[in-house]
Amino acid sequence: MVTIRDVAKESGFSSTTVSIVLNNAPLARYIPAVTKKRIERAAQKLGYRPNQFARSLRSKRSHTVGVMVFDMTDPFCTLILRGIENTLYQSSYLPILTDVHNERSRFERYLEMLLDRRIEALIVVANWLFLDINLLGDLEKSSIPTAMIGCELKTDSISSIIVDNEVGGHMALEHLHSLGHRKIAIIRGPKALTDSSPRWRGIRSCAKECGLKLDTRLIMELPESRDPMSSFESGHKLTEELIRRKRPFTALLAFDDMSAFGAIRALNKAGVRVPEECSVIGFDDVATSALYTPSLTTVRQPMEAMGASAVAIVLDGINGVLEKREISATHRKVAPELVARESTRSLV
Amino acid sequence: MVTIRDVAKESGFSSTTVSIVLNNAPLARYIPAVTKKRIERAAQKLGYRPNQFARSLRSKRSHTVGVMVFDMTDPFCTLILRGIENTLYQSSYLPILTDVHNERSRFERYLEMLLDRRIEALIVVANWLFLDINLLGDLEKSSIPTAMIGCELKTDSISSIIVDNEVGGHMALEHLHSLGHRKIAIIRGPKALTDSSPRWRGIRSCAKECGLKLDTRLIMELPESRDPMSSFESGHKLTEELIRRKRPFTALLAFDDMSAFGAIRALNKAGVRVPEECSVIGFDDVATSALYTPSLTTVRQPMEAMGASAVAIVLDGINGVLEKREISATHRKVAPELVARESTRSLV
DNA sequence: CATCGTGAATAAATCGATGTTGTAGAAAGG
DNA sequence: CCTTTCTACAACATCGATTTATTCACGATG
Repeated sequence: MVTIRDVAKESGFSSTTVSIVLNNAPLARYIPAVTKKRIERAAQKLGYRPNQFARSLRSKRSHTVGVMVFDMTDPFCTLILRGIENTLYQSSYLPILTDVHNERSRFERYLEMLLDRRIEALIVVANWLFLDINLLGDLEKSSIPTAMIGCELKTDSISSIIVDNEVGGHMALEHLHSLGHRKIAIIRGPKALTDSSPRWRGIRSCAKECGLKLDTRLIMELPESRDPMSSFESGHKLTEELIRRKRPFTALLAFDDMSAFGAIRALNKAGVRVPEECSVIGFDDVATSALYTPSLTTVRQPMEAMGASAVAIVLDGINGVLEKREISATHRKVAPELVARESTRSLV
Repeated sequence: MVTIRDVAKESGFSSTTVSIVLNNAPLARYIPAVTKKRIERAAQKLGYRPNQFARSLRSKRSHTVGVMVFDMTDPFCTLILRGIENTLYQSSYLPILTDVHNERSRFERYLEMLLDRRIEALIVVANWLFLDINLLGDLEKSSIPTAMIGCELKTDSISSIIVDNEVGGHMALEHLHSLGHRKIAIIRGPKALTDSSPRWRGIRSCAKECGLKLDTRLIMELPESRDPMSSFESGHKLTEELIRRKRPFTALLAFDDMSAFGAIRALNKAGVRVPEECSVIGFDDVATSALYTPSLTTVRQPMEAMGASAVAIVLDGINGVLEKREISATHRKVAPELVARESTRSLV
């Protein structure tokens, strides 16, 4: 391993000067170009790579951010991670990825491990989260810039990025309504999920505006579950139940894409063709939605942008800490976007 | 920040002793229990957490492994990552995740960054890889335990874990054949992908065993592309082309699940019902396959296990290096598994 | 002529933990 | 009684980089 002293020896200057030159520190301004050249060439020649441990030890910076996902297998995560990774890459930060598996003990252990590594910021992807929210306490005392994606917060110590669920819910129903649907089945989200109630609020506000009466016998609710895949199964079961009730509906508004897939499966099994006999709309726009047969109309969350946005916020936080600026949490609510595909169709 | 010296002061012993006790170093055997108690209590009281930078600087160990994915958005990755994460967690290692986006420049930059961080091992998820394989050169000179998932290697400096593609290809065709299908369309993988040819070999060997003649007019080949999603589109297009040829077939064997989804979409559009009029089989068993309508029969790669296996191999490599044992690369070929679902059905 | 400023470079302290070496005293052995 | 061995602890060097304080020379200033 070649150290800074090797470069010093090779170039004929002291390690101090080498450090100053290679880091282009303030003092480098006094150092003549010839000296710089010689040092740089020596470093080049020896293939010098500064030891990050030593550097971090002194500077107290790790150039690392922690990323904590609550369930990696949730397809909702993938694009968010891509957005995070890509934005970090631009700033030469590296992410340490941890997957909490929706378990409190893992959350705690990972949080400790990350703090031990002196991560400079933390991004939490709180999709499908059923933990007691007092984990906020744990996070707050960490005192490093933290952003949470997918979970609404009111704290001013932790930033948050969420989609505007109310607007999204509104959009979804409006889309179905504009296609002429009036008898609309709805699968609501589990109460424990923070997304559920604003999305439902949006649906109701749209209904009110359109003068649409929501039939309570066509409204179901997903049960709580740790496993995001359960959303699919529950969507399936609840739709079967809807069909069994024999209360006619021409469209179904699902809580998310997973439950929409479950619904389509159930409709298909019952011989109801989608979208000819029943339109289905989801929420999220996971990767599968575009591939599905029929491709799924859905309300998209701009996941990659949300990931990028979280990084931007925490990087700004890092700079804020460095400059001893007073930093305050940012709460961003991004606009969803309707993606009309094949699973919805206007009522004939 | 509380340092080891603070603990020393608090407990009344020297920092040396504190270090020895807290690390349970060899010398700790001479230290009486009372002393240990006192030191531990002091550490506890002050909430002492050793500085990992200092520790790493001395010990030259980072307790970190690099994970390099060639394309995160490929659904094939998710479960592999889960397997990697979960196994690392058990050994208290943390993963640094990098996504190469199938670009050589990113590969090189990330590799340098990871080596700068002194990762103790590297795991490469080489799904959907079209880079010149001379990146092996770059990897080999890194001289840390490295495992590659999803790409066959003959080197003895880098381990590899792949599914047995030949067996898998055989399985797929055999399944269709056993259901009575004889006119079988096949979508082969792109030549540049290392998986393609063994899979094709398996198909042909099965055909020979069954006395099945493969109709070249029913055989298509996916084009090269950097984007894993293109597999879907190409599957779609090639199937349309197959249909246009009007050469009848009762089953379709796709290179992977993505192209199978594309095929199903095309068949559906053409009014061919799956599986009633045409069976479709995929390869991989990505998460979507179970959710699809119809759910997809496929040859599963045990992805989570493959991730776990890669970790086991490199951790063993790390220990090997520590003990100055001579380490040699392991090449593991895991068995695929047929998952029969709804998209295939016996010919009536 | 003393002082000051500044360009050019460096010695030495520092970051926090680890491990080697050293130094006692006590017990054991010859 | 002296030597050896063992117990119990600490001083100090080390890991590799950064940074503060300092030196030194030289021209300018008052």
